[in-house]
Amino acid sequence: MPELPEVQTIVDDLNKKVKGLTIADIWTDWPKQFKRSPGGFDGFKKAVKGEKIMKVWRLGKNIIFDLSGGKKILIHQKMTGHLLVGRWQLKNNNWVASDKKGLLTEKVNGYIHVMFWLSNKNMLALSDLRKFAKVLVANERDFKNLEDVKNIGPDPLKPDFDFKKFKNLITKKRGVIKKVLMDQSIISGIGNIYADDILFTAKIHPLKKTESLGEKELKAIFEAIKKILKKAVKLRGTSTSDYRDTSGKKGGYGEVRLVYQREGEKCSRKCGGIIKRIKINSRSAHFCPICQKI
DNA sequence: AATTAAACCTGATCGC
DNA sequence: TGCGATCAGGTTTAAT
Repeated sequence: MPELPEVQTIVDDLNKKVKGLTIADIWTDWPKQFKRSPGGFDGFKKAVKGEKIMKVWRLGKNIIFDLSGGKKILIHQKMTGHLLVGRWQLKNNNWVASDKKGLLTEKVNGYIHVMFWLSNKNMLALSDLRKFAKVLVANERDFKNLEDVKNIGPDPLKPDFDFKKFKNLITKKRGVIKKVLMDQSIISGIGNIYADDILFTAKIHPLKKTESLGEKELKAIFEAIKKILKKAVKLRGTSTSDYRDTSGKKGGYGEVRLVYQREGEKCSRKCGGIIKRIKINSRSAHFCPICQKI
């Protein structure tokens, strides 16, 4: 599922592939995806048609398109959504990839519910099996006041995200460390996959309370966040589920992931531990019971 | 106010 | 083989 590294990969791709292009038209078979946009899908279409994509950037797990008229498109891919660039034809209300042998013919890339026609005849598609993704447009003033924008915490890969800042954020929020790490209003971009691998790297039990963390432990988590996220960006994300890059290609982090979805496997530190899975706030948490003591 | 559960969704998997 | 139940989980919304 798209977290910081996956969203960054998509954003980097889009700046190469669609920056400078104009949105010619838009299609959807799922207008509900636009319910956060003023006027729904019709309002969205009217607002962005004919606008040029000036720049694409990332805000937490959100993808932001800066448009020529000052408006901005915000896309959150949620769990199974991912943006693809290519060419398709509509047949019986289903999109068929023009390249019959390419990656875009794979099932996971075929759940297309939103399509943008671009000025160079390429297309931008949102494939989203479970239809959780969100698409909206906002003008400059409204954009700043969006909940998605207002409540987003600092980005852990920005150079100004230093240990002092991190310590401040974590210690002022009481609760279970894994939950706090995934709270987008505290730090943005970390989801379930990377939270598990970060805590394993830092040798911290996911249920540990933030108020019980010492300076050394906090430092270890801080370093692990930077290390794991940077590595995952380099490997273009994790594709254990539906995530793909804009070509439809899998990311490489899943192959080297440390604990996420490795229940029952031996701990990579060769400590003799077997990776355990528990539920924290009704989602899975994976950890090594030997390396990560409470 | 703060915490928790349900809702949004559907393909894959499991038990019978 | 097939059917129903369960699970996956980011975020919003409803309920406690």
